[in-house]
Amino acid sequence: MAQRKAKEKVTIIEIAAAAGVSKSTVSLVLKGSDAVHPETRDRVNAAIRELGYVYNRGAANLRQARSNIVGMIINDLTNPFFAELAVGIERSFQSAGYVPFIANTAENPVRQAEVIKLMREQGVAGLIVSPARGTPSDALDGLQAAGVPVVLAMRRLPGARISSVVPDNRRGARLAVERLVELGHRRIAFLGGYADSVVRGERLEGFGAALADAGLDPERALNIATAPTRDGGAAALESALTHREPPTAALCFNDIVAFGVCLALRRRGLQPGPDFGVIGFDDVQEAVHADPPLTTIAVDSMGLGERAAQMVLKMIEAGRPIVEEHVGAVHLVIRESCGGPARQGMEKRTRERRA
Amino acid sequence: MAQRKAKEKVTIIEIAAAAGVSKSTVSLVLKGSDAVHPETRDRVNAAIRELGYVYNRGAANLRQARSNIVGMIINDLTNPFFAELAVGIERSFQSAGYVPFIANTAENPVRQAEVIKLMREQGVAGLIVSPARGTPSDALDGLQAAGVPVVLAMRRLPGARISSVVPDNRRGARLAVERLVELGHRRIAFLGGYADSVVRGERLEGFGAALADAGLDPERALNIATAPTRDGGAAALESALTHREPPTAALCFNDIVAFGVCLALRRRGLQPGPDFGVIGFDDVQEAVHADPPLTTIAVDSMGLGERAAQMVLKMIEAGRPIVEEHVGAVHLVIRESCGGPARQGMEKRTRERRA
DNA sequence: TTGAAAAACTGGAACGATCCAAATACTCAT
DNA sequence: ATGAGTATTTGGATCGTTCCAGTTTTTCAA
Repeated sequence: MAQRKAKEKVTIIEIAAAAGVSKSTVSLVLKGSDAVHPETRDRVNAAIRELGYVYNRGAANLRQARSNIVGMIINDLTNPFFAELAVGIERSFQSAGYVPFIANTAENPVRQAEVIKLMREQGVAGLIVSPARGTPSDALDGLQAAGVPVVLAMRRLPGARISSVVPDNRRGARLAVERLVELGHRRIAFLGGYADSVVRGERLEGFGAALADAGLDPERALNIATAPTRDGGAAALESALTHREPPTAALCFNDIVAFGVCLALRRRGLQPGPDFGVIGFDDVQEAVHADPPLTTIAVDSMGLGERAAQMVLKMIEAGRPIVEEHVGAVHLVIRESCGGPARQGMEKRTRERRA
Repeated sequence: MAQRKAKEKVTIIEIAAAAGVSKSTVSLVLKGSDAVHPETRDRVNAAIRELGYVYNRGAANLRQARSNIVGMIINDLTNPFFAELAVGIERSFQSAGYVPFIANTAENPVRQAEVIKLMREQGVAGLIVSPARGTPSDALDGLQAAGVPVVLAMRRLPGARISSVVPDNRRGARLAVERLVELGHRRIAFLGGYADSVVRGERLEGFGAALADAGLDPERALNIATAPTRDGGAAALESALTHREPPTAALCFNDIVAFGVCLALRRRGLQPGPDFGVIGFDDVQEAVHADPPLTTIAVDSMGLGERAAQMVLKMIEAGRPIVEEHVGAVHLVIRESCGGPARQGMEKRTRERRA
């Protein structure tokens, strides 16, 4: 392996010289054309190995308009829920021969704008965005107008005509409420999450509709917005219990909030489940290991990620924007945090990955 | 905003024409040179905005040997511990004007090799790798030889002459053992983690040394390797307790294993802390919210990430490889899982992010 | 053997920026 | 007004690949 120590890069011209062919032939070999004689191909490949040649994708992209890199912009990689989304996306792109690059915005729209600009400058063939909170609805118009396929994942952007892949938030909330009602709860609260969040809006809608269908008055149901954190959850519960007609159960904005609610309950000597029904949303990995294991709405973030990638791929293939909305199925995973017997069969769905 | 609907891209030549200057001048403006007259600059910028010009970094990189993209290759983004590392790295690079791209290998060395190749083809200016389990020690030699700055994060590669940023695994294990001994434990086990893992080897070394210093025989201490998962932890504990001289406390390979150990303890009616001392390693976000809150060794993964980025930056700047090893400080965070009073002051260090 | 078709190869001209040396336009003291 | 000195601007050449329109070589039926 005659590796050069220095940094002067080897180009196809040198490969061509070494193999005694023209650079055009080397190029042909590189892209696996069958118009080149097998023997020549071998000779070229040998030279490539010999000289430690590294393909320069930048130069290639310059000539051919298309590129094989796609971007994914994630609002919070630190949150396992979104990390899973990213992994699902990555997997699909990879098997399609694209190189996915991930960037994190940390929920910062300014940072997000920078990252989008950067991705464009790199010439991405497509982009999946899980938008940061507070993203203006025209944040992606430039891309869209330039013909770059974009799809939103997890969070819709109200007012933007962009494809999206999101879980069925309304139906999820409905499933949760139905379960709670089935268990005999009449005073059900909706706890946690920022009031201006689109996702929260959707979940709240399903919540209200289900309540109404059960003959309960959505207007009278407690609805407390807080930060979507454990602390926020705990605060929401405290606040809920001081109400004149305190709830006996709650649908939480997400699992993290639900953990906070459980924590606060236990601090008051109440047992989540028997004493107060708690249902989360998302089914993060932690949910199954929590104490008590959390009953929640599973959304299959990895599957949604794969779906989003497929949509981008389709648009790249078609060469034109396609606006469509995919709403991912959700289902109720019954564990122990909302009382009632844990249904046996369902528990199969729990996951322990991280091998 | 006269945005074009079509995809024909605008180049500096067209900007030049629109602004009535040469392409060279546009280039100067683009890179913020002060050799151009302010008035001209404004005219050019106006044209740029007008025509919706997008800088083509690929073309630029072709001409100027250097690129502003750096790569980070992470073994498991789904694991919050590594996700934090990634975020720390990203932050440092960003503020230095580099564009960090993240790729996930899912602990798969084959996938890792592909990703490395891809990154090279993109012409990364530097690379941070948190290697997948089973990475051959020569996996990065090609890069290194080509003069691309590389630093390893979190996991060393035995036998490779590459800079690395890792936590002080030995000292962490020692701190844990010392605490356990201080609490009166004499039979202490080391539980979980794959036997062939480098990290485990280091932690085990510290464990053994501390034991010896305390006058205990490391040879007699139970050392059980399992998968670094909750299930693995639970299995390790079960196995440990069936031993003829069962331990009264354990240092776990990492927090996840520790969670499994706690789970198994409770299943047997034992209380982690009073009945059996459990110490974890890493201090993942979950640790503080676990039941009971986990005593563990904090490693500051985000800080290590920042440090790794700085090292790469330094090498880029210097234009030559620098091999150095940074061992990050660790400290013991005392909570409730190993008995004894929770020291008050320490608890300050707990974190709740995810705003 | 010959010539037409097929197979294998090749030499520029792009692609969109940067860099450099040199040209041109100003300024201002004389 | 003049020339030196400074401030701006500019036209190729260039980076490493792909594409195109051939050219050369091979194959093989007549």
